[in-house]
Amino acid sequence: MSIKGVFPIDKWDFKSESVLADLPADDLELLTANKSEQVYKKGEIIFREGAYPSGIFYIIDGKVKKYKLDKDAKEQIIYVANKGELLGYHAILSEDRYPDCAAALEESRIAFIPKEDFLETLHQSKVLSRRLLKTLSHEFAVLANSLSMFAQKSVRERLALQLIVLREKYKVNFQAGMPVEINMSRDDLASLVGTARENVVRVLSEFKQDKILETKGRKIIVLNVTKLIKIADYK
Amino acid sequence: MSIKGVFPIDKWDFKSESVLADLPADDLELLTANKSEQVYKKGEIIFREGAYPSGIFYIIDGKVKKYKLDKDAKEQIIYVANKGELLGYHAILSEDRYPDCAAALEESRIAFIPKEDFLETLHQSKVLSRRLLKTLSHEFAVLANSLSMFAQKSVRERLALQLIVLREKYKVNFQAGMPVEINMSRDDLASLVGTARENVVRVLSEFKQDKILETKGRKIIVLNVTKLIKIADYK
DNA sequence: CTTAAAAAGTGATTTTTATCAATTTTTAAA
DNA sequence: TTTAAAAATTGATAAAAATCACTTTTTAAG
Repeated sequence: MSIKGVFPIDKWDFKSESVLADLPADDLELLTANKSEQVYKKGEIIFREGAYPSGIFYIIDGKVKKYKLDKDAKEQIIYVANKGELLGYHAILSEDRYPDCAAALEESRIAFIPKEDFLETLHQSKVLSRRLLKTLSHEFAVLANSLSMFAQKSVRERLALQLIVLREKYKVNFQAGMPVEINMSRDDLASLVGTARENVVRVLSEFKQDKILETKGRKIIVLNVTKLIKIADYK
Repeated sequence: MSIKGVFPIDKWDFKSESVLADLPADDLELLTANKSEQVYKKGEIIFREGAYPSGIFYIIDGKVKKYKLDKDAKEQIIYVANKGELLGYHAILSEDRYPDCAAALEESRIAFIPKEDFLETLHQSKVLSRRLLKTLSHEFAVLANSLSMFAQKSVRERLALQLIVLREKYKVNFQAGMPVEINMSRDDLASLVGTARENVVRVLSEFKQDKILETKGRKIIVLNVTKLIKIADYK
């Protein structure tokens, strides 16, 4: 079941198109001249809030959570970034420190591009700067949506919404009708939804009762997206 | 009492510096060639979510709330924009519709710049595109902060925080020790804090009891920012 | 100044969410 | 496999916030 046409996934996902996709060859070469690749293990931290940025990161493969820590070191996940997304450029562009932390949600292959190369390419390439302006503006809209979701929706509604979004992100070689396994700890899910783990568990088991989803161990398989859309959208 | 050094106002305010301040004369001229000015009355709508943008707006004087409406037409204020800030450029840069609504919080003088002039100037001016990249990245950090505030802080803490931020925004010709009047309806305050009006009123009267603030009619005068900072930051 | 409408404020109650204290299941290392 | 640790789940309870019904105050029009 595709959700195009019944759910505005763009409002909740940064990646309308990859920033680097079909960048002119020259620009891409300049940008990646000194890139290095690294594999991050599940849970491994890529950068920390407050640190000074030394470059940007490109997710070749894997998933990354962007999050903040509160006074009690509790995580609040701002966004789940997927394959093809760029990380850590906000700090460089705003000439400030990282506004959030980033850590691998699963084993991830990530390229590092030094700050100098990024800024140099940005200087040269109208396409890149145009692309970044577009991406950042879109990200603004996504965060504004998330913000009003937090302010106005219940835990049940927020969880339904995040499950719809996560299902899209966890699709691999997806074909219509194929099941999608969302493989995320209850703690991360709770931190994404903005509630306690226990509440996530309780709502999940309600959803299970209603045949909206099933679980295999920690994995969540959404059986009825349409119902989730109804729960997320309506009062 | 200044809060520089004791409170990171930048984390909550878009306006680190005005986007248009000391733009090269040529660029500014090109940008403002066809600008028109208009005075918006208190409450008047500047643009609506979902509409196609025809240009950008510059707040010459006054204050504007950016907000979203939920299913029941309840407002959720995302941000309060002040004199010197630019509005409505996200939609043009993301080649999409307005992600939120904007309305005057008080009588405001606002300049309109047609889309074509904005894009033309952006094409010409490295300074403007650099400036916008910086602004947008900073806005990302601000929204990320707001997001985690909503997810992690209580109504009391959020109200304290917003009062600190609003006090900065409502300063006019401020000098040390001078009182600042925050002139905002309880409904707008509630929508900014993300709660019901009654809760705002209750917490405000607690704060009044604790001599943290006083009220003159609907106006709020903060007497002790330090206490607000403590309430906002700590558990 | 008077007065009706709008906004602000109060108290009681319900609903939602958080927290605490367990038990059960899953995961991954030996 | 076995098994200890981590993660998930459940139930009971406390705390926070939302809602409802109403009164008082403020605002602004005439």
